[in-house]
Amino acid sequence: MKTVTELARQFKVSADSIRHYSKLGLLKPQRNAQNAYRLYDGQQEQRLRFVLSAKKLGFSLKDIEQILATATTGDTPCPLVRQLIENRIATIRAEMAEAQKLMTRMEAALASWCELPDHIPSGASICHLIENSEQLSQPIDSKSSSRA
Amino acid sequence: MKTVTELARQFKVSADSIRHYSKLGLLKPQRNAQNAYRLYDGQQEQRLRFVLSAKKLGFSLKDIEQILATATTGDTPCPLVRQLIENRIATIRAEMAEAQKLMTRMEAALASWCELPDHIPSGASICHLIENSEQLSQPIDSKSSSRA
DNA sequence: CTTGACCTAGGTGTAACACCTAGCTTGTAA
DNA sequence: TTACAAGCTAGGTGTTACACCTAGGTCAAG
Repeated sequence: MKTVTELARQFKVSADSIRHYSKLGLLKPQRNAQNAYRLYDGQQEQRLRFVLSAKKLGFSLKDIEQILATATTGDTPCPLVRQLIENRIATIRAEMAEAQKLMTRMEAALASWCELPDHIPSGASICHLIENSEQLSQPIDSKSSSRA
Repeated sequence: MKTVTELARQFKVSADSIRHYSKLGLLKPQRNAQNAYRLYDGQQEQRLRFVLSAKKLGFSLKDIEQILATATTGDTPCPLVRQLIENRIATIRAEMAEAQKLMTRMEAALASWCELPDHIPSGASICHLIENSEQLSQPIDSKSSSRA
């Protein structure tokens, strides 16, 4: 029966993460009756191992919660897992494409800026570097953001 | 002098975004003395144009705030802008590399799962698909997350 | 008996909004 | 005139996965 910090060290994650997972119900530690410390047995250790593997595969904690819930029903979570990961793959693919376009815009802007002088902001312009960046990619498409 | 919704329509963003930028101080609308409605003049329109261009280049609202602050000092924001975008480029590059590795893991997992049968969870296993995924990439590296 | 390392619950902050509440205002059509 | 839609306000909540902090209790070692 390990305490929070022991488990955290073993799996190289923060103690806060362990507590966080426990709060979300991904882990269900027993409690020391004397001092209310969380105590994790072998089964909980296995659950944590599972949670971390799943995270590494790109599942969100909410996904993992679902998978765990299905598994404790006794049903096989495998179809759900396949479905979830296909969705994640699609999402990430789209995000990466967006990020790629963003990178292109950023690099084009930076490259074009090498040649340009700095300006003091005028009433008409705040930063001409940024303001003139629109013209780098002709079609002004509405949607485009990104950022972790 | 345009109201929130008018400006929002013109720039194809949500009215909430306009209010959000205004709350953060990126826009400084005047107020209708009668009803306290926010009112945006041509200069504010230009500021919004600037904000959206900068966002499109990958700047965060905090970055933009800095740039705007520098510009109103009268100093040229250009060096700051170059610096910020170089940082962003480095960050995004790293994030994309991470995302790429994640994709690889996900696709390897999904591919290997095509051949595997579903299992009912046992005491020893929650979802063998996920639990066995560790072996797909031999070196178990600690850090790796992602997600928008 | 005092450190220092650990534990608890609960609150805040992060990014950039979206959405909702509750209530007031404005313009227009009936 | 009035009713209704569309707009406005401030302020609160929810999103993700924690990190960090507060204030205080616990425990083993010296």
